[in-house]
Amino acid sequence: MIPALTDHLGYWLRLVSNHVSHRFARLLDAKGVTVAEWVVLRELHDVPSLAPSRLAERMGMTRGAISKLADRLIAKSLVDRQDNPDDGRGHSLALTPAGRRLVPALARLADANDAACFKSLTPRERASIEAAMRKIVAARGLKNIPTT
Amino acid sequence: MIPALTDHLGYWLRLVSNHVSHRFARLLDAKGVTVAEWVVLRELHDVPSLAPSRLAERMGMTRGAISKLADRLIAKSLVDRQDNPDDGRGHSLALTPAGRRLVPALARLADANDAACFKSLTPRERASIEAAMRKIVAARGLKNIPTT
DNA sequence: TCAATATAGTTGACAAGGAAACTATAGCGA
DNA sequence: TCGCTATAGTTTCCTTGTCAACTATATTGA
Repeated sequence: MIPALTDHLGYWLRLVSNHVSHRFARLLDAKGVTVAEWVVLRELHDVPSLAPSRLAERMGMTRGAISKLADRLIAKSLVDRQDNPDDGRGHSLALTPAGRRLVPALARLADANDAACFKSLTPRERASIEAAMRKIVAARGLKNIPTT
Repeated sequence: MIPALTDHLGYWLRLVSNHVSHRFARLLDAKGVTVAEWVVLRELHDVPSLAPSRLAERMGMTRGAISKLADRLIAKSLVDRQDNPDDGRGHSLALTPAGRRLVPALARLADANDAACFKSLTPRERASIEAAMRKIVAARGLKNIPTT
């Protein structure tokens, strides 16, 4: 007997995770930003600047993808790219003032999306799911995984 | 204060879900099949045939995507497309014998992937996560959600 | 009956990421 | 010191999805 798609926990995780991400993408769209762009803005918010390679590691994306993502954010004047004076190869990425100003509103959307998507779960359930996910992340040695 | 990315349950779900899907994709790659193609094969396995539109609904993809996905599966001789004799607009998709023969091996990969990814959880934990995901699916009226 | 509309499927333009090749610079070691 | 190798970033090509326009066929109702 062939197992059903729904027999796999991965199926349910993917179903819900994709829903949450798509819903968030629609919210962000009103601000003219994608999910990947939000993640970059959030990562850059707490640091003075970050090298594209470091960002790629943190986000689990290739350097090529980060290069293009940075291009798009620069085109939107949300991020600034500078040469690294200490290393002729390196760049550094940082928020522009406009990028920084945008972050709080995006964070509110992230909060709202999470709350709406998981409101049918009790706080206990939410906590135990987070704990389980963290356990998997630890057990499988995940750092960060591609968005796609 | 701006919430961290990790403050959202959606973040953890996405991290784990993407890892599980990517790992599965790598396993399937050895059989020359993508995750989306596996889903089509599995959907077609239990029915005599299915219209592309119905498949699009079940998989949460657009008709355009299904059209191209079917093209690829037909090129691999895993799926067959026929005109619907009752409706000049409609087609029907069905597994070829080769497609049907491939399914059990792919199903074993799906089982193995799920087992490996979630082995750090107890059966109780796995069951409660599935229940929580089903609750969200019900509460939010999800049918099926885009893969991407 | 037949025009208006709805549905099935395909196609083309575009988006966004991965892989690998490529350029430039750093840094190590004989 | 100089050549080898490693690292930083960019770019090109490929994949796979969406969206919207398009063709063809069905269906509906005045």
